[in-house]
Amino acid sequence: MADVAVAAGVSVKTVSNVLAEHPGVREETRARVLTAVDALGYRLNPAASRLRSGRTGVIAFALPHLYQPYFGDVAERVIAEGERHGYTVVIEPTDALLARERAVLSGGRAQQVDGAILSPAALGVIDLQGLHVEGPVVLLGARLDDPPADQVVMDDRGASRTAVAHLLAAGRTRIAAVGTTQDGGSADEREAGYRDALTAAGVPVDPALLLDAPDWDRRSSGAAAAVRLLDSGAPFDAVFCFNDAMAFGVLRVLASRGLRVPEDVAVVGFDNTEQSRFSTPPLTSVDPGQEQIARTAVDLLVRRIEGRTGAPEVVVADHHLVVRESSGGPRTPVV
Amino acid sequence: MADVAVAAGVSVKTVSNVLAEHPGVREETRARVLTAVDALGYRLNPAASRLRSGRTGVIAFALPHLYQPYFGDVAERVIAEGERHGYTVVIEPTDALLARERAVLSGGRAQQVDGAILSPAALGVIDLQGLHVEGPVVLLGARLDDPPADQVVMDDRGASRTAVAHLLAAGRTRIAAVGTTQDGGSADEREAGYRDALTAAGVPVDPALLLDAPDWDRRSSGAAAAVRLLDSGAPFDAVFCFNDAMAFGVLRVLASRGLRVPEDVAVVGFDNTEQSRFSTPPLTSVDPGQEQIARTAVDLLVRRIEGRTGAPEVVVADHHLVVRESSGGPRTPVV
DNA sequence: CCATCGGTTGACATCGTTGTAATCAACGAT
DNA sequence: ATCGTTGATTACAACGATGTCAACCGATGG
Repeated sequence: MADVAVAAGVSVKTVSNVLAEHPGVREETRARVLTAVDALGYRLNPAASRLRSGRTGVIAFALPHLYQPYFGDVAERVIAEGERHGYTVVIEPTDALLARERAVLSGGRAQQVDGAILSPAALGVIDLQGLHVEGPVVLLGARLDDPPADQVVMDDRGASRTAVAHLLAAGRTRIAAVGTTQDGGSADEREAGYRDALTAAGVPVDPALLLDAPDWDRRSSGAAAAVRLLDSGAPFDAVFCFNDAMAFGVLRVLASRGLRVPEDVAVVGFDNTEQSRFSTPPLTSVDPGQEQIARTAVDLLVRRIEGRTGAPEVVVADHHLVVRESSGGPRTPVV
Repeated sequence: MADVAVAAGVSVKTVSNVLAEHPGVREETRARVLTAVDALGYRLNPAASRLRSGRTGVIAFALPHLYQPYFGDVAERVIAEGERHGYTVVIEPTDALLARERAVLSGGRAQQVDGAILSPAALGVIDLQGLHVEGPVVLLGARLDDPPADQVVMDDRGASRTAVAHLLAAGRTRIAAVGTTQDGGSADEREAGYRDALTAAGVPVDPALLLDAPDWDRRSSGAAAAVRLLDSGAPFDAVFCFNDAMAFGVLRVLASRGLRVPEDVAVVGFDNTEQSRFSTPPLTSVDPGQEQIARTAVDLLVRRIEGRTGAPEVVVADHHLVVRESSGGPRTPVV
């Protein structure tokens, strides 16, 4: 930096001011400095900046697993969004372990990062409610009554309602729900949305059509649920799955039992992962607005890091239903 | 650190030596220092370490896209492996853009990272051959004759041979290959392995069964290839796809045309991604040894960073075939 | 013509750690 | 008793940037 300063005929501090985009540098001086920077091919040493300023320029994104396409997708968007704001994103797979998720909230990475985005898996709604959070944090996922930090949430209930209403509108009345769990969070909300839609249409809720699946990550959960449903003998003409992974498991079992989708059974998923476009048949799915979630989460976090104070903000992401063949959508061309 | 030094009755340098695990500290002194560290809850300031030592403790892993399950999987393993070695891993999605891949090799992140692992997508074999590489780098992917850096490669040809031999052993003789491209790399190698196996079995290679697909990332590539194959009228009883994504596209088209898998057509993929276990039917696939690739790549890189010199090392990962229902493997229980 | 003021620029100290080289104690050999 | 060695510890400076605050500039107003 000293070399640049000499080349530009100014002090190092002025060079620093130009590079940090501090106000109060005359346009002509700024230009002179930038020319010198270019000429010398000079680049800021981030380690020194960090030491002196105390800012790391790094944010952590903690998520259960990177190999799940939903999270891979969100992670990629978060990385891009972080870069736009001048931050490096470090992905931290928690493996859905309680201790790792706790570590994120209690500032385990203290001097390593300026803030963190957490997509909790092990930590339930009850754990999070009113928990103490260290440093700037944004939570993704289910809505909390008394959020300990900024949040970006999906409208689980509304989205679920939309999905089920779509099936009802298509004339289905025996609609199974796959993935119920009493988690006080997304599962409950999605179930509530399911009930809302049925009730609004005057269709009774049949407990035989509510299929538990505590582990949403595995297609086999969906497959197992479908097997239970078929074996129970309860008639059904549609299945609403609380995520795509389980929906793929359901599709597979239906196919193996010789049931046609959507003729015999309509299927709807939740997440609109990239694969849903390419399953057999293509899966109708709720798009929970991942792009918006990533963008908003980074935005909230960066603003918090850069000094925003006050009560936690909660942003509800927009959702919409993507109708494909599995629920009677148009046959999409194969290619 | 000064506080710790006082508490332990030593100099700051000794504290530093203990924490850096430098040799030449008496056991008793070391214990005293560690006790003081614990008591004060002291943690090294990484920014200062970096500034002084010039090491960032960060490695970059550049890959085309994180939302592709194959890469998500590898990335997760690389992150874990990096942590084991005391390094933070930063994922850098290149979006398969030439410029970004070049930037990795030319040390664009110079002061930001100690080294990088690159999984090239845009850079072809010809580009990489003998290219100048800045700083410690490990390349993943296709084997190069004159590698500019350490490499971890798959045995594309051998793995491909194994897959096709498996189909031949199952009595299939009209085996289509999906994904051929003249890329001078993986595609060519896999095609060569396909030819090897056929030739060894005395089965002629029919050009009508070689299906081009330049873009491996999209299932639609596989779907399009399947459509061309079916429309060509050429008889076939098996399809070997050069990756899983294309295999899923093929499965979908076969299903939509009423062909049964594996009864009418056996299908084999390549990558053994998590989804292959759950497709309809479950997909036989070549496992290219992702775990080993991640482990070896980090290992090579870390050793290079920590001073190893000499000619580039090349490690060939082990592969094995995972036989599932799509090629006549046992019907796996659905759950 | 001089004091003052807002806007720019600069000198200096400092962030927390580690590399270098010097110091020191202990010990066996001369 | 002295000296060279070895091993452990320490004093000191330096890594490269930025925050603080003082110095400076030209222009304005009295």
